[in-house]
Amino acid sequence: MSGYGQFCPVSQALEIVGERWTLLIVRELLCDDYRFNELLNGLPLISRSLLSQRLKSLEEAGLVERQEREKGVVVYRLTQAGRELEPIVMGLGTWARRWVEHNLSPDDLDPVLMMWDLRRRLDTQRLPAEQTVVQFWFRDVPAKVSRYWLCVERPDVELCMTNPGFDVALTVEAKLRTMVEVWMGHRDITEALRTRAIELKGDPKLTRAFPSWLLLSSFANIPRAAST
Amino acid sequence: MSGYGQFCPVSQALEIVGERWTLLIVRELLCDDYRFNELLNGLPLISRSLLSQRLKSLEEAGLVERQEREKGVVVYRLTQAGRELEPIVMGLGTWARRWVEHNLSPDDLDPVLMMWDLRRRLDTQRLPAEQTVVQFWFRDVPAKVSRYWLCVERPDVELCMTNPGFDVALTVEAKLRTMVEVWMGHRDITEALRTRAIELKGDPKLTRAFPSWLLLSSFANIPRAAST
DNA sequence: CGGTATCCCCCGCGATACTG
DNA sequence: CAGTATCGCGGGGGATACCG
Repeated sequence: MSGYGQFCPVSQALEIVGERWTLLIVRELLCDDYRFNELLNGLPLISRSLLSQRLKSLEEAGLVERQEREKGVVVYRLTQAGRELEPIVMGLGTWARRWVEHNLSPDDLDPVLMMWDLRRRLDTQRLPAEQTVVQFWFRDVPAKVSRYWLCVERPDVELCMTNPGFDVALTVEAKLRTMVEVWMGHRDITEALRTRAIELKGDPKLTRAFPSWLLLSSFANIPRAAST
Repeated sequence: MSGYGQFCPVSQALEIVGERWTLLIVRELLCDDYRFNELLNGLPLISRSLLSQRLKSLEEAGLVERQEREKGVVVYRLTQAGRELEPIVMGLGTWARRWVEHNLSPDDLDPVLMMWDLRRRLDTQRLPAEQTVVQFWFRDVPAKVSRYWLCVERPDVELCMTNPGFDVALTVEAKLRTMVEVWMGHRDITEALRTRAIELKGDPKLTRAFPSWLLLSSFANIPRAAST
C-alpha cells in the first residue's frame, strides 16, 4: 500500500512530500544547493542509502535537480516547484514553535547540526574583513565531536570539523544544550553570557560584538501561543 | 527509530503531523467536527484500527479533542493548535494543484469520497426552501456503490448511501471520472452539461440552477504553474 | 454504531560491503 | 568522495474477531 486512494490535492501533495525525511531534505535545500555529504550534516540520523533514495524520488517528482557544478562536483538544487514549498516548511516550523513544548531531549542535540545551522546565520559584515577563525568548543560532548572551527573570510564561511591550523581569534565555550537553547531563542543570549553559561575567550572586539554577528535560528523569535 | 534527532522546529512539527494519514485527518476536521465513522468516509483507504491510533496520537499531542456531543455520540474536534494547521493543509493542496500532473488513476476515484466532499459544498440558499432530494448516479461503478441521495432541507444536507424513499426532484447521471474532473476544476461544468457528459433529469428549475448551487472543490480554481 | 485487541505479514529501513 | 547493491530485521499497519 502506498497511495491514499484520493483525488484530493492535499493527498496528492502528501504522496510526494509526505514520506519520512522528505520535507527535511527540502528544508536543507531551501537554504542553499548542497552536495550529498553536505546534506548529511543537516540530517543527523538519515542513512546514506535512504538519502539517496529520497533524492531520487524528489528528482523524479520534479522538485530537485541534480547538477554537475564543476567536474565531479554534483549538487542538488530545488526547482521552482520545490522552492514553492518554502511557505509550507516555514509554516511547519512556526507552528511547532507556537505549539510544541520545547523540552529538548538529549537525543535531539547534535553538535554537527548545531554548527551546520549556525554557519548559515552569521552576519559576516559585522566580522573582520580579514580571515578570522572562531572556535566552538562544547565541553560536555565526546572529545571527538566537541570542537569546530568557523573560518570566516567575507562573505564566505567555512565549517571545519578538524583544526584548520590557523590562529584562533575567538573561542566560544558552552554546553551543547546551552548553545542550542540560545540558538533556538529559548534562552536569552545576554543572560547566558553574563552568567558565563557561554564563555568567550579571545579578541575583545569580537567578544563584544558576539550577539550582533551571531544571528540566531530563523525560528528564534516566534512567540509561543497563549497557553489555553 | 522514530524521531529525527534534531532540535529544528520543522522536524518537531513533522514528528507530530508527519506520519502517514495524519494531515488528511486534520484536513477532514478542518471542515467540521466528525464522528469516527464519518471520518472514514473522507479517508477511503484507512483502516479502522489505524484511524483509531492516529486519533489517539492527535489527542495526546493536543491537536484534537474527543467530545461527547450527546449521550453516546462522540465527535472529534480540532483544538486551536490543530486549527492553526489550516494554512499548511491548504498550502499543500494549492501546491499540488499548481505542480502535480493531475491524471487521476482509477484507484483515486472513490464515489463515497466524491459525495462526502460534495455534500460540504452545496449552496443551499440556491436550492428550494422545502425538503429536496437530489440523486447522483455513477453509471460506471458497481451497482452497490453507484447511487447516492442528498436530502437537502435548508440549511442541512444529509448524504444517504441507500434510498431514503422520498421523491427525487433531480437525478444527476455521469461517469464517476467525469464528476470528479468537473469537481476538481479539470473540466468545465457547462461543457460537461452541454455534451451530456453530465445528464440532469427532473425539475427544470433545479436543472437550470445546477452550476450555481453545486459549488466545486475549494481547490478547483487554483491555476497550474506556467509550464517551464 | 464506535471502537479495541490480536495476530501476522510485508516492506521500509539500517548495516554493510562494494564501485568508479 | 559520492554514491549503489544486497541482505536481513522490526515494526507499521491490514485483516479479523471481539466488546459495550
